[in-house]
Amino acid sequence: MTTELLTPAEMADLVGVSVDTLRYYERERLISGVGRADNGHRRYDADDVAWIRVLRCLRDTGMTIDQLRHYCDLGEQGVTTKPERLAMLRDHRAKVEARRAEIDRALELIDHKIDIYLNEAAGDAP
Amino acid sequence: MTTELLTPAEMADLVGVSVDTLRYYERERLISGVGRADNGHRRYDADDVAWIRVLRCLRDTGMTIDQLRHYCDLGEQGVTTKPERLAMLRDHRAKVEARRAEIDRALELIDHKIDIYLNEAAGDAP
DNA sequence: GCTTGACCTGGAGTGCACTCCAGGTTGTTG
DNA sequence: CAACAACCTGGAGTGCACTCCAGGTCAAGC
Repeated sequence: MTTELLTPAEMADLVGVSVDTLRYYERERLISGVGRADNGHRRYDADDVAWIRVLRCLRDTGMTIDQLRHYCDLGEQGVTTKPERLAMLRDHRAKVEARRAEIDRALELIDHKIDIYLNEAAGDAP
Repeated sequence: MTTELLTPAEMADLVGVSVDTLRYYERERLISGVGRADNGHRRYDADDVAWIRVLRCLRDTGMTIDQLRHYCDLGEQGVTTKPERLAMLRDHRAKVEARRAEIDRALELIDHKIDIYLNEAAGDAP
């Protein structure tokens, strides 16, 4: 079976980025080995979808293009780089968790600020 | 009492931004009414510290400079704009919470990816 | 009295991650 | 067969939030 190859537009739609961004990622070597139809147009397979989803997840949580490129380069270099890739993921995970803690603190401050507005409305001080 | 006025460098240090950023915020009207020493140098008071902390909290959680300026403009316009300011905070709060949810989902995916690395190491499939 | 460092102003420059454009090919549709 | 949409490439442009710079003032220390 031909397992559902996607056009650029379909992929863009599916993962929530623009077609331009998809091409940009490829230029930056964050995506490689994308297949082509007879007419030279890109065709993405299930593996591409899975990887681009991970890629977006990492990008969305602040991993830079440079870091992602490094991660990809390691992947290309084969199995011996697994420990380093794992380390990158763990390192990033720690950053994301720190970020979440920051967000939790921010939410508290925002709630506090909202409370002040509500209390002012009740007492109506100058 | 003179209640501890801070120099730009001290303020920058305290809230974790650069002196340049502090001036940039002032140019963008995100900070106003900053006092001056006799020599024309800025002197920040406790209110400034409190506001800049809130400002940083909002910026750190993705509120744009434009939005912050609007929020400040509303503040300058007086008490009648309180409902709108409150609405802005609530709106932002919702976005931050959505962001946290996104981060939680990302953490799950990253953990899943890490698990795959660990399991591959155990079984060592091609 | 001269250097040093923190500050001042207005304006220019930077880095990142896209995003858009020109100029061209292909393939379907009325 | 004309027009339209979706794709291709290489390269230029954009927006945001800073960040840096030139040229100058002022106070304290050596």
